[in-house]
Amino acid sequence: MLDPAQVRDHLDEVEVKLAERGTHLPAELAAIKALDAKRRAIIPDLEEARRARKALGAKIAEAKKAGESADDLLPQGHGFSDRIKHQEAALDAVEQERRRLLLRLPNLPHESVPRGTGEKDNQEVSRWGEPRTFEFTPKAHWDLGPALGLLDFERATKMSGARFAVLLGAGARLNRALINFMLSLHTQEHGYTEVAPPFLVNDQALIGTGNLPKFEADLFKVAGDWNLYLVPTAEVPLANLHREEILDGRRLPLSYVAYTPCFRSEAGSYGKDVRGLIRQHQFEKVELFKFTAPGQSYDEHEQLTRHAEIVLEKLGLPYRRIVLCTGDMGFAATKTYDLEVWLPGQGTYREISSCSNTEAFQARRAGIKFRPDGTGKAAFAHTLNGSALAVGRTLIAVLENGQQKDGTVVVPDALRPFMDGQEVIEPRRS
RNA sequence: GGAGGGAUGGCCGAGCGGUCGAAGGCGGCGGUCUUGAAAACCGCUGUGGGGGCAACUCCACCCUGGGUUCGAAUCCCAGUCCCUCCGCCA
Repeated sequence: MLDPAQVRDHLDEVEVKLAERGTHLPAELAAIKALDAKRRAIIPDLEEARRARKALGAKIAEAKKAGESADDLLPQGHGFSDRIKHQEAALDAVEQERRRLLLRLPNLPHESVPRGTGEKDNQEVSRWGEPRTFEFTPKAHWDLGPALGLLDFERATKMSGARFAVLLGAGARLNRALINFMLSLHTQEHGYTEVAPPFLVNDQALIGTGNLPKFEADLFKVAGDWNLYLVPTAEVPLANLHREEILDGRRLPLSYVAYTPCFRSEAGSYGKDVRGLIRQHQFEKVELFKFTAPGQSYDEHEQLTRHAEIVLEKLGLPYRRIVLCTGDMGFAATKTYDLEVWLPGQGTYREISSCSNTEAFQARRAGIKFRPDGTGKAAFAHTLNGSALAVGRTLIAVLENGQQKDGTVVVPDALRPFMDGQEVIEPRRS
């Protein structure tokens, strides 16, 4: 959520920044400002009424204490409480509407973010690794995987439908190895605390991260009378780990890593990436998440992105880092780096990680504060998230980059301890 | 699924209609004492919002939401969560 005071006091600036990311809501912004003014007008009246009520109560109590009758002190009718109830209801309505509008406004881009209207305006920041030259035509994973018996799309369709896949044999093992490799790396070498969170979360958690109320169509909701959704990313449970808490500033940043499956409806992506494992309703991801003080969040964002890059480097997968332009960023982000891995079978770089700073956007929605020195006034923390990495996409990158002329796949060195020492993936026999 | 019990400040725990934002203890902070520390003693010590340069002041908050009342932490209703017992179950 945007800072309400910012909307009130710097409306023009907010409008410009929202426009930069393609959001034009002048009416909503004006409405928020008007509601804020209304709220500030109601409060003094309400407080005065409550003060008067309190004073009367004290008088009656005193009279009773003195053994006198308080009958003549009692107010006529209910005018008193009715007035307060009226004002309370009015205030409540104003605050609710104000919050409802605020929850639908995206975050504002950071000044270091390039302006632009879409993907074409994203900027490459850096590149690592040299795409391998093949002495044969490399296959895409949707051919390679099924040929090796690792990946089965047809059978997944029978039990679940389109955009699902089954991993088999060394494919399933590779998947598991990647998860363990990533978790071990981040916990042992990058200082993250491992978390195994719930895979179902309630609506409040999703409001906290910015997935609700605006993007309900992207989510899978649990059937029946449950206020629960399948997690679209581990970012949701991780961000809510410290919901409604005041953290000790001396212990910041807090760094967490979690593996979870992720579930997305992919509404609005019909016809896009229909082949292979790129865009599935269910995928797996190892997610990094940090709670930081405001002054440190951009440094930490760079570091967190580095931690994701190191996964690719250890696996020997060429990639590039992109900074998303204002028009291509997600709802909650002020700045986002995407990492794109080289996929030789498709001759292109594809997104494999997205690392964002949301500043206080999620913290404000989820009530996550901190005290700088452990004492004093609490302020909203900043939160960062990043995939490190998307497991399915890493799996296909390993397959496509490691494939050999005879159809087998070389397992990257770093992964072998997690693959029970297996060095080469050969066609599955059983 | 059935039957009970509970939710109060950082923690423990009293309060069960009238200045209660809330006793007491622990913890934390400051002081006295001490060469230093401990112990002992004294004082301070919740959060959010509004107003004032400030000393300060006002309002709200005792799980959440309704209700009763001049007045609710205390009474009533609904919900959430936790605990115990029985049943079922990976």
